[in-house]
Amino acid sequence: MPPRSAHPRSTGRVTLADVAAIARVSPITVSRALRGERSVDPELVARVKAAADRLGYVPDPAARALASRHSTHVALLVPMLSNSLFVDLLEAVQGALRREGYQTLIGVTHYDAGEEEQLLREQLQHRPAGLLVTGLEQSEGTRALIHGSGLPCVHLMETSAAQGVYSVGFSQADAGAALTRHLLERGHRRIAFGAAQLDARTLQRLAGWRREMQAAGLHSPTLEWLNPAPSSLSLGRTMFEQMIAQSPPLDAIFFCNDDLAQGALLSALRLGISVPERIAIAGFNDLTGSDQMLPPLTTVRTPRAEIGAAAAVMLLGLMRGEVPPSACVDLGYEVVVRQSS
Amino acid sequence: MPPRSAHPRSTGRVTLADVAAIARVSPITVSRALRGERSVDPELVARVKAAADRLGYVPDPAARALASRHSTHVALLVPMLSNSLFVDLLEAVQGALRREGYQTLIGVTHYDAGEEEQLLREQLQHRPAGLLVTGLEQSEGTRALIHGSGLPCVHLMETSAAQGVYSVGFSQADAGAALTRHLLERGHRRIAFGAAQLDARTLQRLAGWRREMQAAGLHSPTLEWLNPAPSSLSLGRTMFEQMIAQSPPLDAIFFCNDDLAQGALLSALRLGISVPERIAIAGFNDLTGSDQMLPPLTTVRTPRAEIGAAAAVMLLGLMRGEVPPSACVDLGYEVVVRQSS
DNA sequence: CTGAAAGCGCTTACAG
DNA sequence: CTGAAAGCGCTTACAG
Repeated sequence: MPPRSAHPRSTGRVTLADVAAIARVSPITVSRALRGERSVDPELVARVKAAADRLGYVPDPAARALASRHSTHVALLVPMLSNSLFVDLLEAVQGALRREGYQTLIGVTHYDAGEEEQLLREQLQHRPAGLLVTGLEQSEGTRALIHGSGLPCVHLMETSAAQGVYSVGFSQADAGAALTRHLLERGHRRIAFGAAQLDARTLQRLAGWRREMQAAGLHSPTLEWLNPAPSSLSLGRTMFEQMIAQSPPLDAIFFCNDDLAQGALLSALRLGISVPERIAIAGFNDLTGSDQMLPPLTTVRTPRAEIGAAAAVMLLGLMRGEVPPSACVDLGYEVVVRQSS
Repeated sequence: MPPRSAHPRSTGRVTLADVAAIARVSPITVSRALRGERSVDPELVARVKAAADRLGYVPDPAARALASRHSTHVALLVPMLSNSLFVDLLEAVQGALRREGYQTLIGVTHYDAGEEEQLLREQLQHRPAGLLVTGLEQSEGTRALIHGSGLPCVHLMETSAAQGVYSVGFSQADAGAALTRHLLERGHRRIAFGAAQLDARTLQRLAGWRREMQAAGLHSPTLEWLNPAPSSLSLGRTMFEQMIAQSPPLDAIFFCNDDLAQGALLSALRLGISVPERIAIAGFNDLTGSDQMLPPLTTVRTPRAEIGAAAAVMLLGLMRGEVPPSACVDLGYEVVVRQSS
């Protein structure tokens, strides 16, 4: 079969015009029918869809983006994929968006506000139809870019009651407080907070821990072990080795992320320190392997897959111009008590 | 400042035409100058670049894609991000491509050939400028899509000597053989191979193990423990519990991936089975945490970040129409002997 | 080495 | 509810 068109620059692609010719309507009607604009005669819609199916027509994203000023891309900004939390988030987002014909543009910020801004700038050049951003704390520049773009934007992992801000997540502070209460109920008094990275969400968990410790009259600044280095198993080991030597001795450690807690657990095994008898250990996020540790790790299960999916659904609605039922969706968390506490 | 143009549909964006007006040349000359086409007077190039800088001009990817038939996207297909191996690969690819102005379109296939094909089909609609595909084994349909697209394509993680195939990786079979030799040299005889997922690369490692075991006259089908379920710590535990009960007893287990081996190590700890005295354990890929295990895990370090970066560089060259110095880049591997063997 | 014209494949904005 | 015209912002292909 020869190409449908003899134009020298024809790409061989099936175009709107081809569909229009078959359906015997104008190209613009095809465009409207296929995009589901109402105000097209249902009979024509059917004719157009049949023609499109027959020809295997697929809209050209570039042409669509150029004409409409919006691509079928959605920009997603996450801090770090080495934390599997964000892999789960990403997969859920990507799955939900893909079903609706959107491609996810992934930017990994490495917890760097400047890099986040630069990535967003680059992503905006592709004229995404919407934005998905981890957390609520952005640089001035990033905020200006988001606002200036006029694009719908949903924030992930935290919740915000602020006007005009869309968010899907849970209260990191409350989750931190809940785990702390669990440790207090177990009878632990000297409960340290071990944190790395020190990003916004970690600091909120810290605030939750502080709140409960102060309420119990047990807070002391010497119980706060804050390390700005990236979170990892080996950092957990290092921190544990320092913390276990503290005097008076600690009863328990609440690590801000499971990888630190896993490293601590392995270190305790190595040093012959019994957990939870000598010291209790708890983590956060319920990452892979935490249930396999020795002893299995007490932690907080966070619904990142659900957050990703719900945020994608909310964004999809916003991109269609709908008003979401709620601008702030709280998906909660769950304290998972295992043997390490 | 008012918008530069009174056109009702102007986007407010700085365009080629704006730069051309300032530089006092035609738009097509601006296009050529900025894309680095030679056959533009160096003096004009300088004038154009100065004008572009002054205006903060950024080319519109959609317009460029529509006119040129190629976007600034590169499609990347990986099996699974829950294996941190592919996160490392992805980050390296994305970093290298981003520096040259390309956006990475990530498709996660979940080790499913049908999903891989569907993802590629969707990605091709965005007219990527190049393709990066994990492994050499694709479905007929995927191969047809790759070939039919006419796009440059580089395969990752494995090496192929086939004509017209570009690949960056290492010999999975040789790496499997090397680790097996190490275990043999340690004096182990009954060395089992424990595998999950059973993807192409795992089976190549299996082949390497088999080769060495047969050469040593020690191979037996009963030493092959092959489980098609996804690789994970908990599966490693389950497999280990079965394998340790085998009789006559095993001397060593070579797991096809570190997560299985980590699960096995934790299981051994739980059961009070001493490693490597009672049984040696080795893994593959040197994933996060393997050096923190008890005992630290013997494994094979694989250069995935280097593979990602080198593949991106090769693809960048191919997209410029260059012929790469070598169509097949072997980046090797390294047996990392720790205490578990 | 440079440019005027045409075109990539859609959608917007305006009519009717 | 439907369409003819114009335009999105680039690059290709053809001249000179």
